[in-house]
Amino acid sequence: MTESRLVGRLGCYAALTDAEKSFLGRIEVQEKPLGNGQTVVRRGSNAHRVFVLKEGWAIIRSEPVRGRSSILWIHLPGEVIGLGDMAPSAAPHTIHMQTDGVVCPFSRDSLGELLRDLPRLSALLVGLASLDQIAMRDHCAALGLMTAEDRLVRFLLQLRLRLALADSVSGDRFHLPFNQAEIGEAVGMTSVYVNKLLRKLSEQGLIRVEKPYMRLLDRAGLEAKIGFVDRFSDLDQSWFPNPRAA
Amino acid sequence: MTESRLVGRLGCYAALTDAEKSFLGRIEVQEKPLGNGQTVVRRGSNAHRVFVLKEGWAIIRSEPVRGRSSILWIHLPGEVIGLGDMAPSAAPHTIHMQTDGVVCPFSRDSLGELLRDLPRLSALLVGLASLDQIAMRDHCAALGLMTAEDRLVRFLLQLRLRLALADSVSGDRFHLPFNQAEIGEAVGMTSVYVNKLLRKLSEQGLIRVEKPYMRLLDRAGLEAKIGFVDRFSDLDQSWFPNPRAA
DNA sequence: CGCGGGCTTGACTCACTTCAAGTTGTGTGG
DNA sequence: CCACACAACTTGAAGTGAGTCAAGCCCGCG
Repeated sequence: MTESRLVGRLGCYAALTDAEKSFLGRIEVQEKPLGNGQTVVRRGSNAHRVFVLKEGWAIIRSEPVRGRSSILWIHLPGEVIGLGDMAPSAAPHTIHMQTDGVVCPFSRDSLGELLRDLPRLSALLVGLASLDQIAMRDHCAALGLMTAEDRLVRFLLQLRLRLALADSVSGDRFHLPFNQAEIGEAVGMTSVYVNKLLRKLSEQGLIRVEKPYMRLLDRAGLEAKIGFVDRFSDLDQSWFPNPRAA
Repeated sequence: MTESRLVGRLGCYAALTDAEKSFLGRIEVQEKPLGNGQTVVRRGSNAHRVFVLKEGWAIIRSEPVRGRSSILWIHLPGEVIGLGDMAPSAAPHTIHMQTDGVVCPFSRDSLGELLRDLPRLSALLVGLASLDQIAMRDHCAALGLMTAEDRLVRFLLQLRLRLALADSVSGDRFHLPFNQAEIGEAVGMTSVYVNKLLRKLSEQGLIRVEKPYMRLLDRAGLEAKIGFVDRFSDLDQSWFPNPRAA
């Protein structure tokens, strides 16, 4: 059996013990294929299950306000869906597949076991949740302060970075399974304006749209333009507890 | 010695064991008074310390973009500062005191011990961090979708709710230690517009400004107007591990 | 071949910003 | 007790970034 993306991703940060690998294996046993657009979690439903997103992309979308909603978070393959939403008994947001994919549902009780038995792996997941939290804060700052154009550029750079860290991309061309209306939902503007800005950036030679891909022709320039900072690579583990002996 | 606000707050959710109380007591031993405006954490500094905010309010502010910055989070007394920012080795944001107060610094290593020795308390803190995450998502949705007026109302309702949950407020009047420019930073608009909207809401009899307090004259009406949802009260503990025997 | 979703483009509108000029309140030193 | 400095608040007028509306285009697909 090939190693799961989740194990691969966590393994980047620390050499996992057998007990830790075994736990991760157990939560990925049940596979459930889902098609593009299908619901993973419905808002208000009982949140006793969490998911590993084994294949495909998933998105968290807000409730609509005056007919529009926004994309609050994008889950990439190999991530755990619902880590940040598991506190309430009712799911706070609806989560849909954005592409075809496979999810592995497991019970939230497993997370209790995780905290009880595998403190080091718990710390790793807490750390990753913290990085997501920081990313959300950056997004809030972007929505409050940046122009639409800079927000759009930030969105592209951030997505490329996350894909690169997940090893799904190496150069400056990456998969972007969103239409312009959805990009607008993710960066807080209308599809009409997304179109005008994508066009403008293309004319300036900064990007190239190669549906369903996106190519950044001058990534360093774009990063400098908006003061982009990589928030995902710095995960300090010095405070983690030692993995418990088997 | 009177019970700390942190213990009181966590105790609302679960009866704490002696070992858990003892841990919380240990991280609150060192007290450091700080005046309004003083820095708790400087962006980029080594993030090996975390803080309990024993008294006073603290705010996380973004880096300025084109001369403006925004307030990303408000910490109320009894909260842990830095739980969401502890993953990176360098502090991602600057945190200042917004009022006079007292913080209790402790080493991040203590969190490692916490995860190793007190799984149930760890789960509780993970749950609270998850609620904060959900609040950030809501804030993003608000910034992307709501009008300035609705964002302002949401800000007031949210703050009142959090103060009420912390037992610092019972009715519809609460402490608001922000000037109009700072309110603007928190809700993503200029101080000029904050002023016009506060004035408008006052004329409509919805709020009353009683510096440094704010009174909501028709909370139910305001909540209905913006579809306000309490995201802080629902914390499911069914999946928590049992506290370890002493 | 025709339907429909997604993209493109221009004209118009408006929520919010910017700029600028007060007013009010308040702490402080003389 | 006054004066005067200074920050916060207030108000109006003018400007603009982005939204809205509407029409047309492209193109894959049944």
